[in-house]
Amino acid sequence: MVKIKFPDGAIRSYESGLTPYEIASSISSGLARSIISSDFNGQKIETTTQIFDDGNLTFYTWKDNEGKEAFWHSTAHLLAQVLEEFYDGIKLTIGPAISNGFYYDVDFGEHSMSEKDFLKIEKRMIEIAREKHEFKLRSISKKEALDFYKKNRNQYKTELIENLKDGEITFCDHDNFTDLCRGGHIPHTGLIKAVKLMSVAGAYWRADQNNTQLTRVYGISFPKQKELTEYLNLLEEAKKRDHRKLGKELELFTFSSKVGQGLPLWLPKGAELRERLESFLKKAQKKAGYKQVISPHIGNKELYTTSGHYQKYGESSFQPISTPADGEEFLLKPMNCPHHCEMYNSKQWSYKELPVRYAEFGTVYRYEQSGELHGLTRVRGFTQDDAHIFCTEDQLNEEFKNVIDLVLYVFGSLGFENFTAQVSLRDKENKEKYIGTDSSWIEAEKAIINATKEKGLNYNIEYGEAAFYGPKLDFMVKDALGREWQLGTIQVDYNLPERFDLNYVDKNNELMRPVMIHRAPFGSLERFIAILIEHTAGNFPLWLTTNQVTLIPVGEKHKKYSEKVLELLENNEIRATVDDRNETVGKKIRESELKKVPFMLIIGDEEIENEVFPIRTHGGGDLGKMKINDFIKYILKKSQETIKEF
RNA sequence: GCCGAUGUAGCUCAGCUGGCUAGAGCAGCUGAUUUGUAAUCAGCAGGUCGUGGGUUCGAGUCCCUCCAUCGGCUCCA
Repeated sequence: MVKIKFPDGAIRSYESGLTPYEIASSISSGLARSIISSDFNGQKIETTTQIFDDGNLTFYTWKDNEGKEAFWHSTAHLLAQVLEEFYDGIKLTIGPAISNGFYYDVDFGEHSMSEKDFLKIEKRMIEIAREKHEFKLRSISKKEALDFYKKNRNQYKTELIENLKDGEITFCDHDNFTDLCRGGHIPHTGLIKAVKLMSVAGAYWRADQNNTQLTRVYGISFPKQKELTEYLNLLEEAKKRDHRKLGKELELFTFSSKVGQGLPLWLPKGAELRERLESFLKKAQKKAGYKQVISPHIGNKELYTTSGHYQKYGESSFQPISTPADGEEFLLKPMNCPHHCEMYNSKQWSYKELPVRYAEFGTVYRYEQSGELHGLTRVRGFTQDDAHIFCTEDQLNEEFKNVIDLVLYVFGSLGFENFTAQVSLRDKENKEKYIGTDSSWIEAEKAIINATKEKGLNYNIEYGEAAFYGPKLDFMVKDALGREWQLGTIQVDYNLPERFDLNYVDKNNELMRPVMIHRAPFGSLERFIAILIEHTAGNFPLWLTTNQVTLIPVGEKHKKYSEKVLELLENNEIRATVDDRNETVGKKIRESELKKVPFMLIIGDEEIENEVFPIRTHGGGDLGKMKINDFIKYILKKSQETIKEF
């Protein structure tokens, strides 16, 4: 007999050698039907794995992420089976579940694969799924495993097996298909009722650009057809919030291939929105003791060789601009830090003056690879809400925490609640990618982690995500399609102060090295606004939106009065327009709705006579009738609700 | 940069297997209409079918090049 403990704390005894499925059956037939994966003592096991020891057992169903993972990973096996069936001699590599489905990386060799082939593959997958083949995991010796893949000269699987320990290698069989696999499958293929292949993409073996490029086939599957339909609808809805689409519709920004890829052109409405964000942050920064500075858009190459940026990024960057003078070269500014270092260096500092906080909305230019450009989220010219804090070692913790507060204030004011704090550290394996001494890195990483902990932020640690000069605390936010983007960032840097020979005089009249904090709460205005558009679907917070109120005179004779109302609103700093075009009221309302204006006032005989206005809100809501002064108060109050003082 | 897809009017799209002067709706312009909570009516104008080349009697349609965009990969100071 074995003792099994369940998540609810209950402990029951079972015959040794039962499977999770059998145990679930003994509890209820409903449970048995819905379990698709399980976990024993913290390890994923199949629902058909026999249990011989005491331990903790958890059942997973489709509702659990672990259940979905098993479901999607199992579907990847099914996909691989069909691909092998259709394309002779291909080499399978890996096929994991991801947050939205699964993929399989395949070396197609002679064959080529395109989205046109999806339908027949999907059909065949469902056909096989219906045959209800069991997924059976079995142990295999390293030698046998290697022999199996030597047959079809699969160097990828061979490489994977080489890195595994003999005795810990398992294969998974279903139908006539076998794959190297550590486990985590659903009981049988019959549970897979709906499959959709999403896209095909190139992906490098082991994520290394120097390796062969494999073909990655993405897909998703569901236990019900209806759920697939719902998922596809969800994707359609998400596309409506795409900032590229809304940016065009709301006339915020545009691109022109004549100007150049990745170089956004801010149209009046977008520029106005952006300026409003800038002044919002400037105001908060002023309170937090920052001083605005301004630096030029180009800098001598020497500036960037001093910082080390040129050595790191020079070749893959916009190339230096030559001048008529011999040997003189300038670079388009790819970052603001070196400029701010030189500003700091323009005088001698006392410890009494520190921290020094230089802030600048600095436009920078980076030659991103063409395939990486993406709307406003990845561009070649963008403006960072950059600042550099020069402080003493003792001030570092406090300063860092203050910056966290500022970032949280910015996010809070714009309704970004679902962000992830990511501590981005060095890649421990490849330390040569970074400048500076080990000890300075250890100090900097400690400083970030401590400050983040003290602020009570939940955070993930990601190795290899640090900047080459220092570790970072990054604030990650998802776009409409669930892709994660780095917005705010705070970085601790011991290296640039060294390279620029920055110093201050301390109490004992000794020259000391300041520590530098790089930080940008928005990250870049471009990316921040892009994500903001996707989160709000273009319905910006009232304090930020370009046009808060549309006044719609019913007829010619109401125009004059509407102008008077407009003046009243404008005198109270409310942004309003009169739509006095010769169009029907219905049409003006429609257009105002499409432009996502928060409030509409229709002004006709009745309103003029009674001096009260029925207020229509965006989306067709009705606030009831208000006197104009009450409406003004209402808007001002609403604006302030979303934007508190820092 | 790499893999796959897409590119027809300002926008959204039609144009079947290559065959008359490339169509529609919205937007624009002109005129009429002066309008009561999501599109008033009529007329007009607008496209070298992303670019360059090729195949063909004939190319928006087939092939190649380049450009741009989209989904990924790699990269992201």
